[in-house]
Amino acid sequence: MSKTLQAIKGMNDILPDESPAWQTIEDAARVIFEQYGYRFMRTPVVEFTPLFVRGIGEATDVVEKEMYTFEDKLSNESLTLRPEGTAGIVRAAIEHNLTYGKSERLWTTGAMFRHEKPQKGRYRQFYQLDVEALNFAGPDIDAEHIVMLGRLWKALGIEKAVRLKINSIGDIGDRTKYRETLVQYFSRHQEKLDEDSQRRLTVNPLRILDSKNPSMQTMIENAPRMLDLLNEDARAHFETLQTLLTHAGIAFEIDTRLVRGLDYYNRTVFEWVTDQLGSQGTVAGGGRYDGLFQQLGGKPVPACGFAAGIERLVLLLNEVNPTKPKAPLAYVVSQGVAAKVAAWRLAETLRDAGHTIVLNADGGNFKSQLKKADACLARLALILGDDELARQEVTVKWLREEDRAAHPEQEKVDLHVLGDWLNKI
RNA sequence: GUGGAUGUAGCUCAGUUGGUAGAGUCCCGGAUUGUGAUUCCGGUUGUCGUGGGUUCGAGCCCCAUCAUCCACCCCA
Repeated sequence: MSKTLQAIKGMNDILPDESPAWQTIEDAARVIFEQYGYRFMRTPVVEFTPLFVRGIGEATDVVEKEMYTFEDKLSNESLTLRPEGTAGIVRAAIEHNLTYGKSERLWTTGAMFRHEKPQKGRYRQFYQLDVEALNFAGPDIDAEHIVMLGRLWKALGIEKAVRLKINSIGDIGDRTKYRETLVQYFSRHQEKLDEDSQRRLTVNPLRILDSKNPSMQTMIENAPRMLDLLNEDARAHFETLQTLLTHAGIAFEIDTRLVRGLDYYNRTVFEWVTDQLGSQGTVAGGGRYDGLFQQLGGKPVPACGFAAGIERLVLLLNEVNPTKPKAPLAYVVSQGVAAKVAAWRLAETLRDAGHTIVLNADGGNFKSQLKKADACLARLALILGDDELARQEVTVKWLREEDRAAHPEQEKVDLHVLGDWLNKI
């Protein structure tokens, strides 16, 4: 295969057979997010590079080695394909004063880009559902996000396949102190650290906590816990969150090792995870980012949000509760010159009435037209030949096995009442 | 970025110690000139991922390369 005829590594075509699952997820998300009063917005796919560097954090893997950064040839400015959605939303909120004297519930969806090595559930162009609540300080909004996701899982029928992990990583100052405490602790056990963790010790010591290396587990178990070092406000925030979740009937586990890879998080962090997708188990993740507005040059605005990976949800949905393929109500078969013209008019009339109708195109004999009717999964074949036309009627044939028990014979229906007839079935 | 596995028809896959490619499915035609799916008969599938090498001869052996998948890592 010629390279110009190949999609770029890690960037996938979503083919029509896969679309029903995507639409199931996107439709359910839209209904639910709007039900909670979240308003849709879009931001550009490309932003100035410093937005992400300052927002996500210079020392994060995303910024250090995963961004699609390039120089605009005309302006010589450094631009980056967005690796996540929050920075763009916050930039737009600051730029357009969205939170001036008020709060905003927002959501968006679209493609994100990270130059990672692709594998199951991890791609270089991937899609996220992104929810952000701006200018909210209390734990009730954190809980709202988690509960809203719980509702989405139920709507998709995957609620039994996911579980919730929460943690509080404290306020920015506390986290800096905790970081130092951790570095001291791990430095004392340096000989037990694997190569990755040696590196993390200087770059991002919090990440050592969620290392999967079995030989480090006991050392990690005994490490000081951020939860024990929370200030009074942060502790109260976290406790209220737990109370709200309990009242909402949402089961959770506190995972003191849960940290997030993006620097802007503080206090609440959470992940919905599954063990059915191999090593890419996080299906949605988010938390509070009270410092991000200031970090990006705006006034301080408390906020929180989350992102859910659509590809991972598609994988999970296909495994747990597959979406049925979309099928038209009827396929119109015609034979004869006059009947073909009449069939065209018939199809348009039925579409006027709101029905999904596929009209045979490119001719073909009777047999092949019915084959196509079957192949497109239509419930009915509407047969219009010169015989039917002369009598101003249509032959209706039920195609699906589950219908044929009730309708073994084909029926003749008057051409002019067919729309009503279809409404009644 | 590191490690492992796999690339043969549109799809799922066979292919013997090396002798110039096959099945099922799909598609097309017929049995049934106006009845799909089921049955029977017939037909088309191809840069064996790509480029080199060894050999009289390579789908098979060797080298390189690309792609996909899986794990590490990272994250949604």
